[in-house]
Amino acid sequence: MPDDVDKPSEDAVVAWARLVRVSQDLIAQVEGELKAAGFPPLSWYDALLELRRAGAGGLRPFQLQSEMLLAQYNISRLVHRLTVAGHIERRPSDDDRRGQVLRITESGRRLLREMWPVYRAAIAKHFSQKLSEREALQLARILAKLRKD
Amino acid sequence: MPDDVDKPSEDAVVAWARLVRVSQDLIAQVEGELKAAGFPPLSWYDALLELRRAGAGGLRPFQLQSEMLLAQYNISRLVHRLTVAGHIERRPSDDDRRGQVLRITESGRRLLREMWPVYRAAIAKHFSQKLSEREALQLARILAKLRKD
DNA sequence: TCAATATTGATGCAATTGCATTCAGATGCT
DNA sequence: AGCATCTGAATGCAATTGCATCAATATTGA
Repeated sequence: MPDDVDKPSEDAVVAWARLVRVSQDLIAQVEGELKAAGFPPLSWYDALLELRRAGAGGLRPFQLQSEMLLAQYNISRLVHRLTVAGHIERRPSDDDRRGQVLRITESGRRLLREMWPVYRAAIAKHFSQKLSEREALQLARILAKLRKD
Repeated sequence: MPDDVDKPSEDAVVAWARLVRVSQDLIAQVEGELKAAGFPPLSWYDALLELRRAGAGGLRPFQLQSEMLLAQYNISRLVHRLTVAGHIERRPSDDDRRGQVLRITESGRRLLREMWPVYRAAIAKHFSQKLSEREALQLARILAKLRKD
């Protein structure tokens, strides 16, 4: 092992700095468009999307956590808010009495449908219109390599 | 103009979703390493770095804001914390009596020096070691295209 | 078996952030 | 000059997040 494994190249540091700045700014801009349209935060959309994907079986909170890569307490609170808002329902889990099973409600599905056109337009405006198709694919490929193992 | 300018391609949506998840997770991991080493958040590092770059002239808060792409009130509070911690000093601006000029102190410079080895190692571990040099360059180039105009 | 350990999920409290507003001073317009 | 408007910065209050911890159940292993 080389003795400078912990020293990223100059170029890598530039890429890192840019990733931090640009990604945070883009996310803030897209979130801003959703908020301006009267919608809840992206995290609500993400969670509901995962639950819609999960289908009838629903998801346990800890599964949602590993999908969304949020801290446990943030999932706990997000789930609480979504439940209060009526977008998901929680039932006790059959096979683990500590746990619950979360399922999206019709209200949650409706929210996804309503948010999507606004979200999609925001992604286009702030993200995809600035890239070629080829660049989008390159970016996706590189980000996949960066994903937590 | 095509009538679907607001509809990103499938691939673009995948790239977007990955950008949101991966960048937020990476940043959290790197921040976590800094915190674990007893250091303040990345925003402190970023601000101090900008101020060190700015040199003897210092920066006005609104300049720092446009560099860091943070909300005005967040800059105001970050500046306050950095001042209390002794890492920067604020002087009234000569040419605009509403404003201040911020300059990094020796304590701030020391913090940058101390944080860098830890920060650098975290960037290596979570970011640059997962990419080739070529990929880091590609990423930097693509992110530059996404930057706010 | 049953004690030690690990996992699931919630929560009190402190710190941070978002939002709206405020204040002071600069700038523009007539 | 005088008034309207804009810009730079701070802040009260509410919402969110982070941290530490807790309670309940599951799992492991001697």
